[in-house]
Amino acid sequence: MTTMEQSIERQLELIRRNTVELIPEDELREKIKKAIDDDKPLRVKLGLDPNRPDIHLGHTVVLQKLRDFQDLGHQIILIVGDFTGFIGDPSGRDSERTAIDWDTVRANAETYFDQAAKIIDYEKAEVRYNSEWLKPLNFMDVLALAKSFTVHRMLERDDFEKRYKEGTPISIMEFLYPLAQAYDSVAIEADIELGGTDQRFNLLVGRTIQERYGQEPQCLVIMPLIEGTDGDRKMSKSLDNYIGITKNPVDMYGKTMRIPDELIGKWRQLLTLYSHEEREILEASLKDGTMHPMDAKKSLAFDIVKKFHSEEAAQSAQGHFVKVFSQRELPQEENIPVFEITSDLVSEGGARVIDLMAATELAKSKGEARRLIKGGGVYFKPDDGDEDKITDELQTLSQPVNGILRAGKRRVVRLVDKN
RNA sequence: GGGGAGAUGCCCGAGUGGUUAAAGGGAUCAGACUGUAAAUCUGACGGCGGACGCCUACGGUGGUUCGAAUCCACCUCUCCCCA
Repeated sequence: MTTMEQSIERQLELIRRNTVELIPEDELREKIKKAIDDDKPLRVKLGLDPNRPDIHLGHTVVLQKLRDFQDLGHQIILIVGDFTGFIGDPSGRDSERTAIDWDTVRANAETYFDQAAKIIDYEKAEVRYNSEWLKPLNFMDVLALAKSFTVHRMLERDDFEKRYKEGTPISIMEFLYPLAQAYDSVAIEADIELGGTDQRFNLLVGRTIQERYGQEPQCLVIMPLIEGTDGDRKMSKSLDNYIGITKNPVDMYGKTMRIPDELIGKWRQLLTLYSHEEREILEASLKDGTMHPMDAKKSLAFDIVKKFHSEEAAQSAQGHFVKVFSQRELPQEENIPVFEITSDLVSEGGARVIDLMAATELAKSKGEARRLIKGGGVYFKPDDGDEDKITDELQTLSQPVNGILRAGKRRVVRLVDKN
Protein backbone atom coordinates (compact mmCIF):
# COMPACT_ATOMS: atom_id res chain seq x y z
CA MET A 1 0.00 0.00 0.00
CA THR A 2 1.36 3.39 -0.91
CA THR A 3 1.50 6.18 1.63
CA MET A 4 -1.21 7.86 -0.34
CA GLU A 5 -3.49 4.88 0.04
CA GLN A 6 -2.67 4.64 3.70
CA SER A 7 -3.58 8.23 4.17
CA ILE A 8 -6.89 7.75 2.42
CA GLU A 9 -7.70 4.69 4.48
CA ARG A 10 -6.83 6.51 7.65
CA GLN A 11 -9.26 9.26 6.77
CA LEU A 12 -11.96 6.81 5.85
CA GLU A 13 -11.52 5.00 9.08
CA LEU A 14 -12.20 8.08 11.12
CA ILE A 15 -15.06 9.13 8.89
CA ARG A 16 -16.62 5.73 9.18
CA ARG A 17 -16.64 5.80 12.96
CA ASN A 18 -20.20 5.65 14.26
CA THR A 19 -21.76 6.22 10.87
CA VAL A 20 -24.73 4.26 9.70
CA GLU A 21 -23.88 4.53 6.06
CA LEU A 22 -21.57 6.23 3.59
CA ILE A 23 -23.29 6.84 0.28
CA PRO A 24 -21.45 5.83 -1.83
CA GLU A 25 -18.23 4.87 -0.20
CA ASP A 26 -16.16 4.49 -3.37
CA GLU A 27 -17.08 7.98 -4.51
CA LEU A 28 -16.05 9.27 -1.14
CA ARG A 29 -12.72 7.56 -1.48
CA GLU A 30 -12.22 9.25 -4.84
CA LYS A 31 -13.06 12.62 -3.40
CA ILE A 32 -10.59 12.18 -0.59
CA LYS A 33 -7.95 11.13 -3.05
CA LYS A 34 -8.60 14.16 -5.17
CA ALA A 35 -8.52 16.41 -2.13
CA ILE A 36 -5.11 15.10 -1.24
CA ASP A 37 -3.85 15.34 -4.82
CA ASP A 38 -5.01 18.89 -5.29
CA ASP A 39 -4.31 19.81 -1.69
CA LYS A 40 -7.80 21.20 -1.52
CA PRO A 41 -10.02 20.43 1.47
CA LEU A 42 -13.42 18.89 0.91
CA ARG A 43 -16.48 21.01 1.49
CA VAL A 44 -18.62 19.35 4.13
CA LYS A 45 -22.14 20.60 4.61
CA LEU A 46 -24.52 20.51 7.53
CA GLY A 47 -27.89 22.19 7.44
CA LEU A 48 -29.37 23.73 10.58
CA ASP A 49 -32.93 24.47 11.48
CA PRO A 50 -32.99 27.94 13.01
CA ASN A 51 -36.39 27.35 14.53
CA ARG A 52 -34.87 24.94 16.97
CA PRO A 53 -31.70 26.50 18.25
CA ASP A 54 -31.31 24.27 21.27
CA ILE A 55 -28.79 21.56 20.74
CA HIS A 56 -29.40 18.29 22.50
CA LEU A 57 -27.30 15.19 22.85
CA GLY A 58 -28.77 13.74 19.68
CA HIS A 59 -27.40 16.60 17.60
CA THR A 60 -23.96 16.17 19.04
CA VAL A 61 -23.53 12.89 17.21
CA VAL A 62 -23.63 14.70 13.89
CA LEU A 63 -21.60 17.61 15.18
CA GLN A 64 -18.93 15.23 16.35
CA LYS A 65 -18.72 13.90 12.83
CA LEU A 66 -18.25 17.42 11.53
CA ARG A 67 -15.49 17.77 14.05
CA ASP A 68 -13.89 14.62 12.67
CA PHE A 69 -13.84 16.19 9.24
CA GLN A 70 -12.28 19.31 10.66
CA ASP A 71 -9.62 17.25 12.34
CA LEU A 72 -8.87 15.77 8.94
CA GLY A 73 -8.35 19.23 7.57
CA HIS A 74 -11.56 19.62 5.63
CA GLN A 75 -13.76 22.66 5.40
CA ILE A 76 -17.08 22.49 7.17
CA ILE A 77 -19.97 24.65 6.14
CA LEU A 78 -22.90 25.37 8.39
CA ILE A 79 -25.99 26.31 6.48
CA VAL A 80 -28.54 28.21 8.48
CA GLY A 81 -31.88 27.44 6.92
CA ASP A 82 -33.33 30.87 7.48
CA PHE A 83 -35.23 30.72 4.20
CA THR A 84 -36.23 27.08 4.33
CA GLY A 85 -37.11 27.68 7.93
CA PHE A 86 -40.17 29.54 6.97
CA ILE A 87 -41.26 27.03 4.41
CA GLY A 88 -41.09 25.28 7.71
CA ASP A 89 -43.47 22.68 8.79
CA PRO A 90 -46.94 23.73 7.67
CA SER A 91 -48.47 20.72 9.37
CA GLY A 92 -48.84 22.86 12.48
CA ARG A 93 -52.25 24.32 13.04
CA ASP A 94 -51.41 27.98 13.20
CA SER A 95 -50.32 28.52 9.66
CA GLU A 96 -50.88 32.22 10.17
CA ARG A 97 -47.57 32.67 11.82
CA THR A 98 -45.68 32.35 8.61
CA ALA A 99 -44.48 35.85 9.31
CA ILE A 100 -40.80 35.31 9.71
CA ASP A 101 -38.67 37.44 11.87
CA TRP A 102 -35.22 37.52 10.37
CA ASP A 103 -33.74 38.99 13.50
CA THR A 104 -35.01 36.13 15.58
CA VAL A 105 -33.51 33.71 13.12
CA ARG A 106 -30.14 35.40 13.42
CA ALA A 107 -30.38 35.35 17.19
CA ASN A 108 -31.32 31.69 17.18
CA ALA A 109 -28.42 30.91 14.91
CA GLU A 110 -26.05 32.66 17.28
CA THR A 111 -27.39 30.59 20.14
CA TYR A 112 -26.80 27.52 18.09
CA PHE A 113 -23.23 28.47 17.27
CA ASP A 114 -22.40 29.14 20.91
CA GLN A 115 -23.50 25.66 21.80
CA ALA A 116 -22.01 23.97 18.76
CA ALA A 117 -18.65 25.47 19.60
CA LYS A 118 -18.42 22.97 22.41
CA ILE A 119 -17.83 20.35 19.78
CA ILE A 120 -16.73 21.87 16.53
CA ASP A 121 -14.07 24.48 15.89
CA TYR A 122 -16.43 27.25 15.11
CA GLU A 123 -13.70 29.69 14.14
CA LYS A 124 -12.80 27.54 11.19
CA ALA A 125 -16.33 26.92 10.02
CA GLU A 126 -17.89 28.65 7.07
CA VAL A 127 -21.32 29.92 7.94
CA ARG A 128 -23.92 30.69 5.31
CA TYR A 129 -27.58 31.64 5.42
CA ASN A 130 -29.54 30.04 2.63
CA SER A 131 -31.68 33.11 2.04
CA GLU A 132 -28.53 34.38 0.36
CA TRP A 133 -29.26 32.29 -2.73
CA LEU A 134 -32.84 31.14 -2.25
CA LYS A 135 -34.38 34.55 -1.85
CA PRO A 136 -33.24 35.91 -5.23
CA LEU A 137 -34.65 32.94 -7.15
CA ASN A 138 -37.57 33.92 -9.34
CA PHE A 139 -40.46 31.76 -10.36
CA MET A 140 -38.71 30.56 -13.49
CA ASP A 141 -35.79 29.40 -11.40
CA VAL A 142 -38.11 27.56 -9.08
CA LEU A 143 -39.82 25.89 -12.02
CA ALA A 144 -36.48 24.71 -13.32
CA LEU A 145 -35.68 23.31 -9.93
CA ALA A 146 -39.09 21.70 -9.57
CA LYS A 147 -38.78 20.12 -12.98
CA SER A 148 -35.76 18.14 -11.94
CA PHE A 149 -37.66 15.96 -9.54
CA THR A 150 -40.81 13.89 -9.76
CA VAL A 151 -43.80 13.48 -7.51
CA HIS A 152 -43.23 9.76 -7.45
CA ARG A 153 -39.78 10.12 -6.09
CA MET A 154 -40.99 12.69 -3.63
CA LEU A 155 -43.61 10.28 -2.37
CA GLU A 156 -40.94 7.72 -1.73
CA ARG A 157 -40.03 9.64 1.32
CA ASP A 158 -41.30 7.75 4.32
CA ASP A 159 -43.27 10.43 6.04
CA PHE A 160 -44.81 11.73 2.83
CA GLU A 161 -45.84 8.23 1.90
CA LYS A 162 -47.30 7.66 5.30
CA ARG A 163 -49.16 10.91 5.39
CA TYR A 164 -50.39 10.36 1.86
CA LYS A 165 -51.80 6.98 2.78
CA GLU A 166 -53.29 8.24 6.00
CA GLY A 167 -54.83 11.18 4.25
CA THR A 168 -53.02 13.77 6.35
CA PRO A 169 -52.46 16.92 4.39
CA ILE A 170 -49.29 17.57 2.48
CA SER A 171 -48.91 20.95 0.89
CA ILE A 172 -47.06 21.50 -2.35
CA MET A 173 -44.82 23.82 -0.42
CA GLU A 174 -43.56 20.90 1.56
CA PHE A 175 -42.47 19.24 -1.63
CA LEU A 176 -40.37 22.28 -2.27
CA TYR A 177 -38.57 21.90 1.00
CA PRO A 178 -36.26 19.03 0.02
CA LEU A 179 -35.61 20.77 -3.28
CA ALA A 180 -34.63 24.01 -1.61
CA GLN A 181 -32.36 22.16 0.74
CA ALA A 182 -30.86 20.31 -2.18
CA TYR A 183 -30.27 23.58 -3.93
CA ASP A 184 -28.17 24.64 -0.96
CA SER A 185 -25.75 21.91 -1.90
CA VAL A 186 -25.57 23.31 -5.41
CA ALA A 187 -25.03 26.83 -4.13
CA ILE A 188 -22.13 25.96 -1.92
CA GLU A 189 -20.82 23.15 -4.09
CA ALA A 190 -20.88 20.61 -1.34
CA ASP A 191 -18.67 17.54 -1.62
CA ILE A 192 -20.20 15.87 1.36
CA GLU A 193 -23.31 16.36 3.39
CA LEU A 194 -23.99 15.08 6.87
CA GLY A 195 -27.26 14.22 8.48
CA GLY A 196 -29.12 11.80 10.67
CA THR A 197 -30.91 8.80 9.25
CA ASP A 198 -34.08 10.87 9.19
CA GLN A 199 -32.41 13.15 6.66
CA ARG A 200 -31.40 10.42 4.24
CA PHE A 201 -34.05 11.29 1.70
CA ASN A 202 -33.36 15.01 1.72
CA LEU A 203 -29.66 14.44 1.32
CA LEU A 204 -30.24 12.08 -1.57
CA VAL A 205 -32.29 14.73 -3.32
CA GLY A 206 -29.22 16.89 -3.02
CA ARG A 207 -27.26 14.39 -5.08
CA THR A 208 -29.85 14.33 -7.82
CA ILE A 209 -30.18 18.08 -8.01
CA GLN A 210 -26.46 18.67 -8.04
CA GLU A 211 -26.13 16.42 -11.04
CA ARG A 212 -28.92 18.25 -12.82
CA TYR A 213 -26.99 21.42 -12.26
CA GLY A 214 -23.86 19.91 -13.67
CA GLN A 215 -22.06 19.28 -10.42
CA GLU A 216 -20.47 16.18 -9.12
CA PRO A 217 -22.97 14.76 -6.62
CA GLN A 218 -22.15 15.04 -2.96
CA CYS A 219 -21.39 12.02 -0.83
CA LEU A 220 -23.58 11.39 2.16
CA VAL A 221 -22.52 10.58 5.65
CA ILE A 222 -25.51 9.24 7.51
CA MET A 223 -25.34 9.30 11.28
CA PRO A 224 -27.46 7.32 13.70
CA LEU A 225 -30.15 8.91 15.80
CA ILE A 226 -30.13 8.22 19.45
CA GLU A 227 -33.17 7.33 21.44
CA GLY A 228 -34.37 9.87 23.90
CA THR A 229 -34.65 9.53 27.65
CA ASP A 230 -37.79 7.47 27.21
CA GLY A 231 -35.60 4.89 25.55
CA ASP A 232 -38.06 4.43 22.79
CA ARG A 233 -38.38 7.23 20.31
CA LYS A 234 -35.63 9.31 18.81
CA MET A 235 -34.43 12.17 20.92
CA SER A 236 -36.27 15.28 19.96
CA LYS A 237 -37.41 18.49 21.43
CA SER A 238 -41.00 18.05 20.45
CA LEU A 239 -41.21 14.70 22.21
CA ASP A 240 -39.64 16.26 25.26
CA ASN A 241 -37.33 13.34 25.76
CA TYR A 242 -34.13 15.23 25.16
CA ILE A 243 -31.18 16.39 27.16
CA GLY A 244 -30.01 19.82 26.08
CA ILE A 245 -26.30 20.33 26.16
CA THR A 246 -26.68 23.52 28.14
CA LYS A 247 -28.80 21.75 30.73
CA ASN A 248 -27.48 22.25 34.22
CA PRO A 249 -25.20 19.51 35.53
CA VAL A 250 -27.60 18.12 38.10
CA ASP A 251 -30.41 17.65 35.60
CA MET A 252 -28.12 16.44 32.88
CA TYR A 253 -26.76 13.80 35.22
CA GLY A 254 -30.17 12.90 36.59
CA LYS A 255 -31.78 12.56 33.19
CA THR A 256 -29.00 10.33 32.03
CA MET A 257 -29.52 8.11 35.05
CA ARG A 258 -33.12 7.72 34.04
CA ILE A 259 -32.50 6.27 30.62
CA PRO A 260 -33.23 2.58 30.19
CA ASP A 261 -30.30 0.32 30.94
CA GLU A 262 -30.31 -1.07 27.40
CA LEU A 263 -29.21 2.27 26.04
CA ILE A 264 -25.96 2.48 27.97
CA GLY A 265 -23.78 0.87 25.33
CA LYS A 266 -25.14 2.92 22.48
CA TRP A 267 -24.84 6.18 24.36
CA ARG A 268 -21.33 5.29 25.35
CA GLN A 269 -20.34 4.73 21.78
CA LEU A 270 -22.07 7.68 20.24
CA LEU A 271 -21.70 10.28 22.93
CA THR A 272 -18.47 9.45 24.65
CA LEU A 273 -16.86 7.88 21.60
CA TYR A 274 -16.26 4.40 22.86
CA SER A 275 -14.84 2.18 20.17
CA HIS A 276 -16.83 -0.77 19.02
CA GLU A 277 -14.65 -3.09 21.11
CA GLU A 278 -14.99 -0.99 24.23
CA ARG A 279 -18.71 -1.00 23.81
CA GLU A 280 -18.80 -4.77 23.44
CA ILE A 281 -16.70 -5.27 26.54
CA LEU A 282 -19.00 -2.98 28.47
CA GLU A 283 -22.12 -4.69 27.27
CA ALA A 284 -20.70 -8.12 28.00
CA SER A 285 -19.85 -7.20 31.56
CA LEU A 286 -23.30 -5.77 32.04
CA LYS A 287 -24.76 -8.96 30.74
CA ASP A 288 -22.75 -11.33 32.92
CA GLY A 289 -23.24 -9.16 35.97
CA THR A 290 -19.65 -8.15 36.59
CA MET A 291 -20.76 -4.58 36.11
CA HIS A 292 -23.84 -3.21 37.78
CA PRO A 293 -25.98 -1.19 35.38
CA MET A 294 -26.25 1.62 37.85
CA ASP A 295 -22.50 1.93 38.08
CA ALA A 296 -22.17 1.87 34.33
CA LYS A 297 -24.77 4.56 34.06
CA LYS A 298 -23.21 6.67 36.76
CA SER A 299 -19.96 6.61 34.95
CA LEU A 300 -21.70 7.45 31.69
CA ALA A 301 -23.60 10.31 33.25
CA PHE A 302 -20.41 11.54 34.80
CA ASP A 303 -18.59 11.60 31.49
CA ILE A 304 -21.43 13.35 29.73
CA VAL A 305 -21.60 16.11 32.29
CA LYS A 306 -17.84 16.38 32.21
CA LYS A 307 -17.90 16.74 28.45
CA PHE A 308 -20.40 19.55 28.36
CA HIS A 309 -19.58 21.24 31.63
CA SER A 310 -16.53 20.29 33.62
CA GLU A 311 -15.10 17.60 35.81
CA GLU A 312 -16.00 19.53 38.96
CA ALA A 313 -19.57 19.91 37.77
CA ALA A 314 -19.74 16.19 37.10
CA GLN A 315 -18.36 15.49 40.54
CA SER A 316 -20.93 17.69 42.17
CA ALA A 317 -23.80 16.34 40.09
CA GLN A 318 -22.84 12.81 41.00
CA GLY A 319 -22.66 13.71 44.66
CA HIS A 320 -26.10 15.20 44.40
CA PHE A 321 -27.52 12.14 42.75
CA VAL A 322 -26.10 9.70 45.29
CA LYS A 323 -27.30 11.80 48.17
CA VAL A 324 -30.81 12.38 46.89
CA PHE A 325 -31.64 9.13 45.15
CA SER A 326 -29.48 6.47 46.73
CA GLN A 327 -29.34 7.76 50.26
CA ARG A 328 -32.64 9.57 50.03
CA GLU A 329 -31.43 12.61 51.77
CA LEU A 330 -31.77 16.24 50.97
CA PRO A 331 -29.36 17.55 48.36
CA GLN A 332 -26.20 19.39 49.14
CA GLU A 333 -26.81 22.96 50.09
CA GLU A 334 -25.15 24.38 46.98
CA ASN A 335 -27.58 22.56 44.75
CA ILE A 336 -30.67 23.95 46.39
CA PRO A 337 -32.07 27.13 44.92
CA VAL A 338 -32.87 29.79 47.45
CA PHE A 339 -36.21 31.51 47.59
CA GLU A 340 -36.75 34.58 49.64
CA ILE A 341 -40.21 34.80 51.10
CA THR A 342 -41.99 38.00 50.27
CA SER A 343 -44.37 39.65 52.66
CA ASP A 344 -47.44 38.96 50.55
CA LEU A 345 -46.99 35.25 51.21
CA VAL A 346 -47.37 35.52 54.95
CA SER A 347 -50.17 36.53 57.26
CA GLU A 348 -50.64 36.30 61.02
CA GLY A 349 -51.06 32.57 60.85
CA GLY A 350 -47.85 32.08 58.96
CA ALA A 351 -47.28 31.11 55.35
CA ARG A 352 -49.44 28.60 53.60
CA VAL A 353 -47.59 25.75 52.00
CA ILE A 354 -49.56 25.82 48.76
CA ASP A 355 -48.86 29.51 48.32
CA LEU A 356 -45.19 28.92 48.85
CA MET A 357 -45.18 26.07 46.39
CA ALA A 358 -46.88 28.10 43.71
CA ALA A 359 -44.61 31.06 44.31
CA THR A 360 -41.52 28.92 43.99
CA GLU A 361 -41.01 26.50 41.17
CA LEU A 362 -42.28 23.55 43.16
CA ALA A 363 -45.70 23.61 41.56
CA LYS A 364 -47.13 25.28 38.51
CA SER A 365 -50.28 26.28 40.31
CA LYS A 366 -51.88 26.07 43.68
CA GLY A 367 -54.04 23.32 42.35
CA GLU A 368 -51.02 21.29 41.49
CA ALA A 369 -49.56 22.05 44.89
CA ARG A 370 -52.70 20.66 46.50
CA ARG A 371 -52.49 17.53 44.47
CA LEU A 372 -48.88 16.99 45.37
CA ILE A 373 -49.72 17.30 49.03
CA LYS A 374 -52.61 14.89 48.68
CA GLY A 375 -50.29 12.56 46.85
CA GLY A 376 -47.99 12.57 49.82
CA GLY A 377 -44.91 13.96 48.17
CA VAL A 378 -44.38 17.22 49.98
CA TYR A 379 -42.01 17.67 52.90
CA PHE A 380 -40.71 20.54 54.94
CA LYS A 381 -37.59 20.54 57.03
CA PRO A 382 -37.19 23.54 59.30
CA ASP A 383 -33.63 24.54 60.00
CA ASP A 384 -34.03 23.69 63.65
CA GLY A 385 -35.84 20.41 63.29
CA ASP A 386 -36.49 17.24 61.37
CA GLU A 387 -38.17 16.85 58.03
CA ASP A 388 -41.89 16.38 58.23
CA LYS A 389 -44.47 15.37 55.69
CA ILE A 390 -47.09 17.92 54.84
CA THR A 391 -50.41 16.14 55.00
CA ASP A 392 -52.93 18.94 55.15
CA GLU A 393 -53.29 21.02 52.04
CA LEU A 394 -54.16 24.06 54.06
CA GLN A 395 -51.24 23.72 56.40
CA THR A 396 -49.32 26.84 57.22
CA LEU A 397 -45.75 27.16 58.34
CA SER A 398 -45.25 29.36 61.32
CA GLN A 399 -42.84 32.19 61.08
CA PRO A 400 -40.04 32.69 60.59
CA VAL A 401 -40.10 30.16 57.82
CA ASN A 402 -36.56 29.07 57.35
CA GLY A 403 -35.96 25.64 55.98
CA ILE A 404 -36.16 23.32 53.05
CA LEU A 405 -39.35 22.59 51.22
CA ARG A 406 -39.54 19.83 48.66
CA ALA A 407 -42.03 18.16 46.35
CA GLY A 408 -40.82 14.78 45.35
CA LYS A 409 -37.12 14.15 45.19
CA ARG A 410 -36.38 16.46 42.36
CA ARG A 411 -38.03 19.69 43.27
CA VAL A 412 -36.36 21.26 46.25
CA VAL A 413 -36.13 24.83 47.42
CA ARG A 414 -34.61 26.60 50.40
CA LEU A 415 -36.91 29.14 51.97
CA VAL A 416 -35.46 32.20 53.56
CA ASP A 417 -37.71 34.43 55.61
CA LYS A 418 -36.58 37.98 56.11
CA ASN A 419 -39.91 39.37 57.13
C1' G B 1 -67.39 22.03 -10.90
C1' G B 2 -70.57 18.16 -8.17
C1' G B 3 -71.31 14.90 -3.91
C1' G B 4 -69.95 13.02 0.99
C1' A B 5 -67.27 13.19 5.78
C1' G B 6 -64.85 15.79 9.53
C1' A B 7 -62.42 19.73 13.11
C1' U B 8 -62.85 17.60 21.00
C1' G B 9 -58.17 18.76 26.44
C1' C B 10 -50.24 18.03 25.57
C1' C B 11 -51.23 13.78 21.73
C1' C B 12 -54.69 9.91 20.02
C1' G B 13 -59.75 9.35 20.66
C1' A B 14 -65.23 8.54 22.76
C1' G B 15 -69.27 11.58 23.32
C1' U B 16 -75.04 13.98 19.32
C1' G B 17 -79.50 18.86 24.00
C1' G B 18 -79.00 18.81 30.59
C1' U B 19 -76.63 13.66 35.16
C1' U B 20 -69.91 16.30 30.73
C1' A B 21 -64.22 19.64 33.29
C1' A B 22 -65.99 16.06 29.16
C1' A B 23 -65.15 8.05 28.72
C1' G B 24 -60.66 5.33 27.30
C1' G B 25 -55.47 5.13 25.96
C1' G B 26 -50.64 7.53 25.62
C1' A B 27 -47.49 11.30 27.64
C1' U B 28 -46.58 13.81 32.26
C1' C B 29 -46.31 14.36 37.79
C1' A B 30 -46.35 12.20 42.89
C1' G B 31 -46.29 7.66 46.00
C1' A B 32 -44.87 2.23 46.69
C1' C B 33 -41.28 -1.18 44.90
C1' U B 34 -35.92 -1.30 42.55
C1' G B 35 -28.50 0.15 45.58
C1' U B 36 -29.99 3.61 38.73
C1' A B 37 -33.61 2.77 35.34
C1' A B 38 -37.34 -0.30 33.11
C1' A B 39 -41.63 -3.21 34.38
C1' U B 40 -45.64 -3.37 37.93
C1' C B 41 -49.15 -1.30 41.41
C1' U B 42 -51.65 3.33 43.65
C1' G B 43 -53.09 8.30 43.09
C1' A B 44 -53.33 12.82 40.39
C1' C B 45 -53.74 15.09 35.79
C1' G B 46 -57.60 23.33 33.26
C1' G B 47 -57.40 27.77 36.77
C1' C B 48 -58.98 30.26 41.31
C1' G B 49 -61.20 30.05 46.43
C1' G B 50 -61.40 26.35 52.98
C1' A B 51 -65.57 22.70 50.84
C1' C B 52 -71.64 21.99 48.25
C1' G B 53 -68.65 27.56 44.64
C1' C B 54 -66.91 30.48 40.53
C1' C B 55 -64.28 31.12 35.90
C1' U B 56 -62.18 29.08 31.33
C1' A B 57 -62.58 24.96 27.62
C1' C B 58 -64.82 20.90 22.74
C1' G B 59 -62.04 25.18 14.88
C1' G B 60 -64.31 30.75 14.41
C1' U B 61 -68.62 34.07 14.51
C1' G B 62 -73.67 34.59 15.23
C1' G B 63 -78.33 32.18 16.41
C1' U B 64 -82.29 28.53 18.52
C1' U B 65 -83.18 26.95 23.67
C1' C B 66 -84.56 27.63 30.63
C1' G B 67 -80.01 24.90 29.11
C1' A B 68 -75.35 23.26 23.53
C1' A B 69 -69.20 20.05 22.62
C1' U B 70 -73.98 18.18 21.14
C1' C B 71 -79.36 21.72 16.99
C1' C B 72 -79.26 25.89 12.93
C1' A B 73 -76.60 29.61 9.68
C1' C B 74 -72.33 31.53 7.84
C1' C B 75 -66.96 31.42 7.89
C1' U B 76 -62.03 29.01 8.16
C1' C B 77 -59.35 24.55 7.54
C1' U B 78 -58.92 19.24 6.18
C1' C B 79 -59.96 14.42 4.04
C1' C B 80 -62.57 11.10 0.54
C1' C B 81 -65.34 10.04 -4.07
C1' C B 82 -66.90 11.69 -8.99
C1' A B 83 -65.75 15.07 -13.12
